[in-house]
Parts: sequence; C-alpha cells; structure tokens
Amino acid sequence: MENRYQMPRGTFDLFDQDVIVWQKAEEIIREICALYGYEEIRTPVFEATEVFKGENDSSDMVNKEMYTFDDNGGRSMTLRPEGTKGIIRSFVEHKMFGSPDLPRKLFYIGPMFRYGRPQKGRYRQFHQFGVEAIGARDPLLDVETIALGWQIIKAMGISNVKVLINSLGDQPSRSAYRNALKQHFTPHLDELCPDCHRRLEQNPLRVLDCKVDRDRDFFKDAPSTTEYLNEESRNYFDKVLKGLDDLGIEYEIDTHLVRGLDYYTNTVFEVVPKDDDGQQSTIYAGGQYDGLVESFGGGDLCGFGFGMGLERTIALAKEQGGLQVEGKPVDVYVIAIGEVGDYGLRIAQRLRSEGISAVLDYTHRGMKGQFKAAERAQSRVIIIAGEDEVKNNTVNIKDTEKREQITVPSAEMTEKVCAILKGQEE
RNA sequence: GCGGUUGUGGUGAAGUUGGUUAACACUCUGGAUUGUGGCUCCAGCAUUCGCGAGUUCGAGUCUCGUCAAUCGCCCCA
Repeated sequence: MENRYQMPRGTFDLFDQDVIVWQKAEEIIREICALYGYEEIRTPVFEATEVFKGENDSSDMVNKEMYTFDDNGGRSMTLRPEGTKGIIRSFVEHKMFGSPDLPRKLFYIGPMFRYGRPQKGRYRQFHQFGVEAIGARDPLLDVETIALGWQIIKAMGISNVKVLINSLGDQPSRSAYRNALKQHFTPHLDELCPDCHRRLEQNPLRVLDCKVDRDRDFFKDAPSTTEYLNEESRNYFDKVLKGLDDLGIEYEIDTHLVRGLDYYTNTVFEVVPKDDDGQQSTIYAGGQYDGLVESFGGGDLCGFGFGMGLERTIALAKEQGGLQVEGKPVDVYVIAIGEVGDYGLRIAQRLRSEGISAVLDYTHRGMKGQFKAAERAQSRVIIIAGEDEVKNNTVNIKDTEKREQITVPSAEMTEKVCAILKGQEE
C-alpha cells in the first residue's frame, strides 16, 4: 500500500492506550495543582514573535529553533516554544499584577514547538506542563514549587530522581559573573573548541559545560558562580537548600547548571533521573525570573516557575512501572444477526440513556466473528438480536462471565442488564 | 545544523556469494459448528521488501539520492 502522507518530522499521533495514559497523567497534574492552589490558564498557541524574542536574547531556542511565520496580515507570529513568556504576557495584559492576592499561581498544559533535530524524548511538537507563581520573592516559594513537581512525578510512579540546583545570583551578580568568565576564558581562546567560541560570545556560562574542553587546566581555576553571589543572594540560596532538606527532597548543587533561557535569576534547577543515561533526560526544570514581568511592562515583580516535558515524564513513569491503565471495557456489546433493521440501535440507545455503555456490531459478519469482537471489547454482557427477536420483541442477554443466556421481553432488558452489571461490582 | 546506525505484511521477524512462486510465528478473515465466542483442525491474507533513480540478463539483497526512526554532538522539556 502506498503511503502518501506521513506525520511531519518530530511529531506523533497519540491513540489507543496511550491516550488513556496521557489522560491519567493530566488528571494527576490537575489534582496536585489544586492541592497547591494553582489554577489553570490557557493562552494562545501562537503569539506575536516579540513575546518570545526579547531584544538581546542569546538563547539558541529563541534564535534558531522557533517556528516563525508571517500571517496574512504581514505580522510576524511564532508558535510558542515555551510556556512562561505567554503567561507573563497574559498576566500583564490582564493586569493581574493589580490583584491583592499575589503571587498569582497559574499552571498550563499544552503543545509547544521547537524546530530542532528530533530524538527520543525530543520532538518538534511536544507537550509541557508548567507552573508560574508570579508576584512574590521568597525562597520557600521556590522550595514549594519544586515540591509540587516532585509530588506530581512521585504520584506518577517515578523515583530515583534528583534535583540539580544552582544559583545565578541576582541580576548584578549574574552579569558580574558573566564578565568574569569571559575575562577568564578569552586569553585561552585558541585552545577552545569551536562550540566554545560561540558560547563565550553568546552565553559564557555554558562554556563550563563543554564536554570537549572541560578537563583543561584553565577550566579548573575558572571562577565559580557561588563566588560571585552577593550576601543577599547567598542567603537566599541557603534558605532554598535548607527548605529542600526539610522536605526531604534530594538535591545536588551543580555550579555548572545554567538554564538555556536568559531570564533566570537566583535559583535555577533541573530534575533528572539519578542513573542518568540519555541526553534528553531532564524531566522538569525552571527557576526564578526577577525582571521578566517588568520587561513586559508589568511592574517590578518576581516570579518562579518550571516546565515539565510530558513525553519524557510519561516515558520515564512507564519505564518505572507507573501510569498503568486498564482497558475500558464496554458494558454491553450488541450483536445483530440477519435483517434486523434498527432494532439493535434502539436497544443500544435505551441502554445508553440509562448510563450503560453499549457498542453495536455493524460488520454484518457471522456470529462467530461478532462474538470475537465482543470478546475483544471485553464486554460484560452480550445482547443478541436476530430476526426472531425482532418478531417477538425480545432480546437474548448473555452474561459473559457466567456464560448464561436468558431471553426476556424487550421491556425488561434494562432491568436484567443492570442486575448483571451490579453483580459484577460486588 | 553536523556525524554514525537502521527501515521487509496489522505485529514480531527470516531472507545465505544478487538468481525463478518473499520462510516462520502471532493476529485477522472464512470454514468444520445450518443462530452463539474463548480449545482443536483446515484454508486464506505482502504482484512486493520506506520512497525514487541507477548498475545488471536478473536486486529485498550492490550504488546514489530522498524521507523517517534512533544514537552521539549542538540545544533543551
């Protein structure tokens, strides 16, 4: 058979059992968000390009990986590559900063788009769940937010993970550190790999992460983030760590941890499996953004949030035996034999109106085939309607567990089926 | 965006140094069982090997291109 169409690279179809698994994951997310007082927000999947791309944005995600296009009115639009920026836009546009109840705690679930080379756990259309707590600056808010994600992945059956955490300091600390790194590495420019040349220009913090050069001598005495934290940032970070200790959340300070996005300040973190195998293993990650809201014109408010990659999270949960779902058996499977017209449909509709799920067989095949189909549907009850039944206005009701069959007047059908289904629950 | 590996039916897969009708298993469809499934036994189901071109008397098997998946880099959820 010729395959004329296929899904775009880096996308996937979700169906059968997988959909149920995803629904279950989303259910867990919604329940736990409610426990923490987070409310859902749904923003557009595309926004004006400027929402995502700031003036001096240095991240690859923004500069190389966005789906940007001109709409028919000639405006530049971009499919959202992440959740935070759109939420901040919305927060400011609707003047949520004026609320007496800050921080505003919002969560979102939905597709995100990045144009990169797909791999396992890395798609062009992928799905993120994320939270944002906007309008407060408190180390315990950082801790609580990390804990929210932690509770969610635990509820999905994920264990053996840890938090990697670091502090970038406030904006002054951060830029001081950035300059220090640049100064430190510039004399060694000739010895650095090509990737590091680029990094040094765009995002000097990432040089520290280089897999090619990391063992060189001049890396060992490179300045460390923690040395550049001022008193306030230092104290803030200590309180975050203390809070994680108190909640029993396992973490590891990683002074090389830098997030890809430009807007982070102070706390940044990433949650990864402990026996770190794949490259795309980060489950959820985020941090504080002090200054983002202001850059959108919303006043001097601090925020904290994270994004969780659902494909990765669900895959990991399944690997570890979590998110098990059962098939969804149908209550009644209606078999039609011979010319019965709409008799079967009328039966099914009467059952459905009583809240009993019913599926009709439209294949016009033999009885054996229809019974097999009923078996695949895992139906508890099979109703057989043939020409004799139509004539006498009766139905044959078969209990698939007891393998007993009764013939009753059509009027008593619902009652008898209910009795069988009830027996099943006991 | 760069490099490596892979690509045979609904599924899992055999396919030897290129040689006539693409093994086997599961599933599915029909029958044995004239209106009753889960066991058993028969029978059937890929004009075609991701797609396109080339080499050859002849290609699933070789070459090139292309698409896709996957691994590493980059980046990140």
